[in-house]
Amino acid sequence: MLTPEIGQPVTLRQIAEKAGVAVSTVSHILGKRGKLYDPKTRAAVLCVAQKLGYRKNAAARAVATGRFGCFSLLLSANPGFSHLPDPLVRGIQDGLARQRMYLIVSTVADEQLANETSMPSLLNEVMADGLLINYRLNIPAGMAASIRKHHIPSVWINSKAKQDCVYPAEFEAAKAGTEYLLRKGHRRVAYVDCHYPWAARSRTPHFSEVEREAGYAAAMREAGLAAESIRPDDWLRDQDYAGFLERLLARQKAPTALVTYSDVTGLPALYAANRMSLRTAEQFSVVTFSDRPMSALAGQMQVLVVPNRALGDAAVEMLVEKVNAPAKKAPAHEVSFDLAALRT
Amino acid sequence: MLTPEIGQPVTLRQIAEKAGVAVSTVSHILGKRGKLYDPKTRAAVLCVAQKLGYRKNAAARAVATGRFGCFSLLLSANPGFSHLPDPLVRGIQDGLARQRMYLIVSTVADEQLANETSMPSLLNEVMADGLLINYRLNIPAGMAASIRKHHIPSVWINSKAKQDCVYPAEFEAAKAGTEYLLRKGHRRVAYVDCHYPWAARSRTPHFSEVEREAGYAAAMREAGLAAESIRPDDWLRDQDYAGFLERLLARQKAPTALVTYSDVTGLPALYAANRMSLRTAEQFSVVTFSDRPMSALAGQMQVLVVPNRALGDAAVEMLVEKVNAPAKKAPAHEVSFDLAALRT
DNA sequence: CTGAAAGCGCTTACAG
DNA sequence: CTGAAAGCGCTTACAG
Repeated sequence: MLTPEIGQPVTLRQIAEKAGVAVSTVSHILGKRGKLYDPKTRAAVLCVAQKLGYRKNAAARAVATGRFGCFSLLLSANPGFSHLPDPLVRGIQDGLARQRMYLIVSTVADEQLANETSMPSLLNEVMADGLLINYRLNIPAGMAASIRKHHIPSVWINSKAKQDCVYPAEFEAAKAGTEYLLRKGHRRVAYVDCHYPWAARSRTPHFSEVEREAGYAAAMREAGLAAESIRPDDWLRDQDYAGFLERLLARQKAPTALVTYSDVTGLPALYAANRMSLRTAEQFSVVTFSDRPMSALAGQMQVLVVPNRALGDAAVEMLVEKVNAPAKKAPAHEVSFDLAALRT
Repeated sequence: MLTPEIGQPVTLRQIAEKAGVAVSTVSHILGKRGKLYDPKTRAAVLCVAQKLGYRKNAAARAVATGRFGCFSLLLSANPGFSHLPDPLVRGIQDGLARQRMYLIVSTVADEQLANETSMPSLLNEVMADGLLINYRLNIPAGMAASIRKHHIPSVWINSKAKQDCVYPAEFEAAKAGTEYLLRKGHRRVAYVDCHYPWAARSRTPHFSEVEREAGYAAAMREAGLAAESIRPDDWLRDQDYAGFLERLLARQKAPTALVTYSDVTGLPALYAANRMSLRTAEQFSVVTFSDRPMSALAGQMQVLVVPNRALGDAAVEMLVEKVNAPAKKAPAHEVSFDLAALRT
């Protein structure tokens, strides 16, 4: 008779022995074939399992079924290449919970991908049914190739392509944000990003950079106004953002409102304005993108909160489809921002 | 002869057949016993494995070895109960990478924990070698009991207890932050938290709330100054924070500097001050805790950045120890903030 | 209604 | 140096 060792997880076999039934019986009852059995047997088995504190071994199930019941989320080890906002994880969990699946989070050192021998374990091992890829920039070429080679079902988060990806409606949000400022009476509205200077424009920008700027420009054009994009000439240290923005607001015909790529520019802009005594929303307003709401500053700054939660949920949804029907490609899915706060 | 089916992962057996050796040989060579073999056999096997694009099945390994090579991170599904800052995940990955392990992230709906029948899969199933618990508040009683019952090796992140936990040196940081303000010449320094009003003081606060306030108070006491903690009387809507803080700064003998529990209070405080034309660091300064640096505002606001990355790394370190020696308890580990920016 | 048996893809003594 | 065999803890036809 097997007695459960302390600390050692209980197995089906131990339950079977204690309940005087076969392992397969226990498996059926603890699985989804419980109703085929005599209620008494069932109750007995359930009772023993409960008493012993049985927990199913997920790895053994995976080996037996060929399904891991799990997706993995791939990040760059370089935080500049992948953001992992809390709400994104929550959204992914939302989607996964519906499928009773779980999530592995994995970071990949970008050097690892250069030489194929030291691929990250995520791609070296099979441990998930599919891959959620959250790479903002510089997706290593070798990685994409490896994913294709292994036919790993994948969905790209925050990348824009024809298919197999999920991304926010950046253009739409930027346009709506700009229109909001115009509705409030602003005419000199500029687009600002302090993070990437003109000097960095040779690199391939993330699609959100392109679309936020384009959405702004489209709104300006439709209003018959001149669009102006502002960046520092060269890389700026963080602590110099505010000064740069003060100079911007002090110039002749300075903008009275800004659309900023992110709060990294938006917050110092608001700070600069207030220091310059531009204290009402008419004198100065900001619309900024951010991963988090900042309603405490809503008087002068409206935040376009990236819909990370919906993004994560949608990505899981898409990946589930792909795993179930590997053949067909999923068309790209655009997730809208919540623009309700702009309708005032 | 087994031919690899498209999309189906390659197995050891397929490699063995193709290379004309036994499965155990392949296993040895692809494992850590490669040097026992004839270099030729070895090369042949490696070559076939490479050509076929072999990836080891992590679940099968786990079943065979009894080790998952994996920790799981437990969050509350309620974002108010657990934060998941990006750097924390990175720190955990740092620690895990050294062990060549991976991470499962799991959220638990708090209702699930009420009735024990529907425990979260994380506790219902065995799928990791240990548990990193990242619960800020309201740790469900049933959960702790379940973890103890199953003898799951666990480390609590951001909880303060005698053992098995890792947390930031909140008191020390708050004290240093306050001393910084005093060194700058401020005398009327107050501690503010707009998030939890006096009306909410009946609940058990997180230890960071207690220690940040206490660290501030200790610095004031040592300087022979009166400490003052400020909260709204009742819950405040986000958009009312700035107004509340403006009233604070407009009063007689208003504080000239604030220590704030988080940037949720700190940012509107800075905003309020600037609107009131308190524009220099002498007129008004803030020291705030936050998950992220905001050096762009460093002129008037110093941020005490919670050392999440180090926290995650240390938690993994501790959990590894515990898994290797389940018997002995690990003494609590306090992680210091980086206070270099205050030494100016 | 129940259970014996084969199998999932690995690892690891052990024998040769 | 190599491999046959047993085993890890499950699931799932299949037979009774």
